[in-house]
Amino acid sequence: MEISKQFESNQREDFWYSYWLNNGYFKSTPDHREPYTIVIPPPNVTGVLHMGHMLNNTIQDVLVRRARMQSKNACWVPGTDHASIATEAKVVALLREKGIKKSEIGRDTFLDHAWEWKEKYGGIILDQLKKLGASCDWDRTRFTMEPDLSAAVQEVFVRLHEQGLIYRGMRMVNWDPAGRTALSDEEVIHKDLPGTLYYLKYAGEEPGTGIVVATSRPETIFADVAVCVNPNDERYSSWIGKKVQVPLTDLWVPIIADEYVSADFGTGCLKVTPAHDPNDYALGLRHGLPAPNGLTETGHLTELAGEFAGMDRFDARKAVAKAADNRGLLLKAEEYVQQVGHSERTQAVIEPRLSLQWFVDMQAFMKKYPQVLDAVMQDDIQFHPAKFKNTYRHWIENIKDWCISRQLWWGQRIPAWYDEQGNTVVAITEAEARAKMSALNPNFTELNQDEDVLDTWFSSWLWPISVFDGFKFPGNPEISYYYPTNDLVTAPEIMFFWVARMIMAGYAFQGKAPFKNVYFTGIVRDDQRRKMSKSLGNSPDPLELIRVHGADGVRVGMLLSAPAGNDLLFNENLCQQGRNFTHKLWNAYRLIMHWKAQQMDADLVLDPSESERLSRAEAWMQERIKEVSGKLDQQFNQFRINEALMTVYKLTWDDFCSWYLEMLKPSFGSKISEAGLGCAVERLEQICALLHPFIPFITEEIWQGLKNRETRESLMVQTLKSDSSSYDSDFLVKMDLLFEVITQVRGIRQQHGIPAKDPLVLYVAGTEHIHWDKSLEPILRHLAFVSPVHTQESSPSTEAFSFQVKQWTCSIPAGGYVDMNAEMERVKKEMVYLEGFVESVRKKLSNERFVANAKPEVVAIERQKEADSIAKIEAYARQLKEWEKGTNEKS
RNA sequence: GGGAGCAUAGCUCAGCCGGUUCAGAGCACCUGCCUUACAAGCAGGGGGUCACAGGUUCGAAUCCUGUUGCUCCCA
Repeated sequence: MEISKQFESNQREDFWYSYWLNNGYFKSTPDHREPYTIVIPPPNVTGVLHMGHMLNNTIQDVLVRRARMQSKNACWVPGTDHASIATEAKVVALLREKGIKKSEIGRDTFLDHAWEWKEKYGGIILDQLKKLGASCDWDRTRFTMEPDLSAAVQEVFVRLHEQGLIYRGMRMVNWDPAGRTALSDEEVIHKDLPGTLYYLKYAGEEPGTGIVVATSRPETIFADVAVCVNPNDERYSSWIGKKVQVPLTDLWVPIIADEYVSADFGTGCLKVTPAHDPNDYALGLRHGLPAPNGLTETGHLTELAGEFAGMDRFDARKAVAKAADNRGLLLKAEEYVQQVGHSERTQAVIEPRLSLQWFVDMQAFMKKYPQVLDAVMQDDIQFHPAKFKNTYRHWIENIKDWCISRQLWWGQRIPAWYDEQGNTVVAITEAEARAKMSALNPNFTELNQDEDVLDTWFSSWLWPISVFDGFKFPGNPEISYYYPTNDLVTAPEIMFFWVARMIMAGYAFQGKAPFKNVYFTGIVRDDQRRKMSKSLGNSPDPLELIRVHGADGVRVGMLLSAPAGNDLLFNENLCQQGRNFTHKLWNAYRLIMHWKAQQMDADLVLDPSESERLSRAEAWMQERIKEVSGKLDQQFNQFRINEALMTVYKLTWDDFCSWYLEMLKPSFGSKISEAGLGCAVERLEQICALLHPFIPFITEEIWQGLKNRETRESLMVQTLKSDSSSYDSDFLVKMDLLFEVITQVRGIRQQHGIPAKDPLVLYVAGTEHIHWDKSLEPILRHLAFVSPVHTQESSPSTEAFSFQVKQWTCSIPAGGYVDMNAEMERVKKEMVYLEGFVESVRKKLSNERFVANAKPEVVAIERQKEADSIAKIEAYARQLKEWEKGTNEKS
C-alpha cells in the first residue's frame, strides 16, 4: 500500500469527523459505567470561534476523549447561551437596516425576528467546534432560551422570591445607555482613561464670593442638589449651611458637611449629584436630599439642563465647560486619569442610574448556602490552579446584590405582575398571577406583567442542571447519572459570571456542587502580550489556522504553551511545531509500512542480527510506555495537561522514533522479521492511543492503517490500558547508560571526523561497579558501530579517546584520529573539576553540624558522591598513567 | 485606594513544605550532515550570580523581611 508523503489534514480530518459522528461515538446515555461529564460553558450564540474558544474547547476535548478511552461513559454537552444584550443589539441593527424600528413592531414581532436570526446564525460557533474535532454529544445541544430551559429560569425566580432571596427595589445600577438596560456589576469593565478635572466656580450669596468645585462631569451640574465639604476642613467651615449658585443656572444649593469628602482631592468641595453617582446617592440619602434626574436613558441631558437639554452627555461636557469658561466660571482644567466603567457587551461608558430593578439578595443567599464558599476553600470543588481560590473568596466575601432585570425583550420575561396600585405578585402563568393578586387585592382591575427580561447569567447559572432537565423532571435518570459533572473548563475572567453562580445554583437547587474540578485556562494574547481581540485585529482566524496547520497541529500548538492559569502568548510558530510533530509521527508510520512492504520482498534477506536487538529493544519500549502511562495519569490528575502533552511528545519523538525505531531498523540490504514488524506495529498503536486525546485525527488515520480493522472500529473508543502498576526501572536505567555510551561515541565521531560507519572498538573498565550487560551489545553495534566491546582486558595503551559514564571508564582506540596531548589535557581538566567537587563534598562531610543535623539519607548521598567521584578520579589517573607509559614506549 | 500573584536560558514555562553534580524542558540559536521514514529532518553543541539587598540555616532558586519591576482582581 502506498502511503501519501504527508497526512492530508484538510480532507482526512473531515472524513474522520464524519466517521465518528456517523457511528455515534460521541453519544452518551446513562448505563452501568462510571460517568464522566463536562458541560460546555455555553458560548454566546452570536459569537464566532476565537482563540480563547479554541484553547478552552481543545482542553475539554482532550479531557473527554481521554475519559472515553478509560472506559468511562463520557458525555460532553454542547450548547449556547442567548446573550440578551448582544443578540438584541444585532437584531435591532439588522431591523434598522431594513428600516424597521424595534419600538414600532412590538414585543412579539421583535421576538419572531430574533428567533429567525438565531435559527439562521446561532449555530455557527458550534459548527466551528466540529472542525477542531470536538467530540460533543451533539444530540444534546441545548440553548438557554429554549422552552424547557426558560421554564427552569422562571421556576427558579419564583422559588427564590418565595424564599425572600429576590426583591425589587429602586437602586443605583450600572446603566448601559447604548443597550438601554441595567447591567450587573460583573458586566462592567473598569478602564483607566485620560480625563479632565474642571474647576468650576459656584457663586456665593454675597456678591464677589464663591467657592470652587473640581469635577470631571460638568454636564451633570444641572442635577446638583448640594455642595459638600469635610466638616474638619477649616477653609470651608464658615460656608457650611450657606447656599451657592450652580454655574449657568438659577439653581441655589446648600453647602453641607460630611466626613465622606476628602479635603485633599481637587479643592475639597464636592458637588453632590445623587442621581448620577453612587457615592453622591448615599450622601443624598444621609442628608435627606432629592435626586433629580439629569440624564435620559440614552445618556442625553434632560430638560433640567435648559439650553443644553437633549445634548449627548459627552458633547454636553465640553459645551458646559466652554459656556462656563465664557462666563468666567471655569477657573482651571487639568488632565487626570480616571477610572471609567464600560459595558462588557456594548463598550458604552456606564452611567450610574437610579432605577427600579430586581435583585438577588446575595448576603441572604450566602447565609443560606455557605457551602458555596466552603466547598471551594476546602477543595470539595478543586480549582486548578489553586491560586484562584483567593480571588474567589475575596469576591464571595464582598459580594453585592445581583441585579438581574434587563430592559430588553430577548430573554426570559420576568414572572412578576403588577396591578394598578402597584401591588406585585410573582407567578409563572397569568392565571396563577390572577389568583395571587385576588388574594392580595380582591378589587384589582389591571394585571400587567413586568416588561423586562432576566439577565442571561440567570439562565447560565442553571446550565449544569438544566441541560439534564433537572428542573423539569427532578431526579430523572439523566440528572441522577450525570450530575454532579466532573470538570468545568473556562477562563479566569469568567469566574464570577458563571463558575461562582453555577456553584450557587448547584447548592440551591440540587443540593450538590455542579462539578468537582474547575480548570482555569489562560487568556490568549499575542506575542506583545496584548489580549487578542477583534478590535485590535491581532487575532488569527482559527479556521484559517486549522486549514494551514491542520486541526491536530493547532491543538498541539494551543496546548504546548498553556499551563493552567498562565496566559498563552500565542504565536503561529506553535502551530507549526504542532504540525511538525504530526509530520514526525506520520513518518514513523510510513517507515513501519515501508518495512511491511519490504517483508514481502523475496529478494531481501532477514537481518541476521535483528533478533539479538529486538528482545531488548522491545522490552525497553514496553517498559517506557508503562512508565509514561503512569506519569500521564499523575499529570492528568493534576490537570497539568501541557506537561502531559510534552510527556507523550517526547515519548513519541525521542524514545519511539529516535531510539526504538532505530534499534529495530534492519541493516542495509536486509528486511525486518515478522516478529519485529509486529512489535513495531503494536508499539505504534499504543503510542497513537496515548496521543489520541491530543491529536485525534492523525492518530485515528494511522491506527486504521496499521492493521486491517473491522467496519466501525475506531481508535477513539479503544480502551487505554492503564498498565502502569509496575515497570522495570532498573532496566530503564541500564538502557539510559547504554544510550549515554552511544551518544558519547557519536560525539567523538563527529568531533574528530570519524565516519559514522567506521567500526570502532570499545574498552570498558569499571564493570565491577556497574555490570556490563553483554546482551545489549548488538544494540550498541547497530547504533554506534562499536564492536567488539572488551570488558575483561585493561584499556589499551595505544592512542584512544576516553569518556566516563557513571563508574564506567570507556576508551576507544583510534590511532590516527587521536591527539594524545589534547586527550590528556582534557582528562586532566576533568580530574581537576572532579577533585574540586570531592573537596566540596568533603568539606560538607567534615562539618559536624551537617552530619549531626542533616537527615541520614542526605548524608549517605553525600558519601556516595564522594566515593563515586574518587572512583572516577582513580580511573582517570590509571588511564593517564597507561597513556603516558604507552607514549614513552613509543618514543 | 484595597487585595492577590509573578520575577529562573534569547522566548514560553517546570522545579519552590530547604539537601540526588539542582540549575531543567520545549522552542529559538550554533556546528556538521540531502545517511534509502522524515531538511517539517538527522547527529552533536553552546547558553542562566534562579530580579536586587539583607536575614534564618551546617546548607537557600526553594523559608523570612525589604526594594524594584510587571500582571490580575475588586472599589
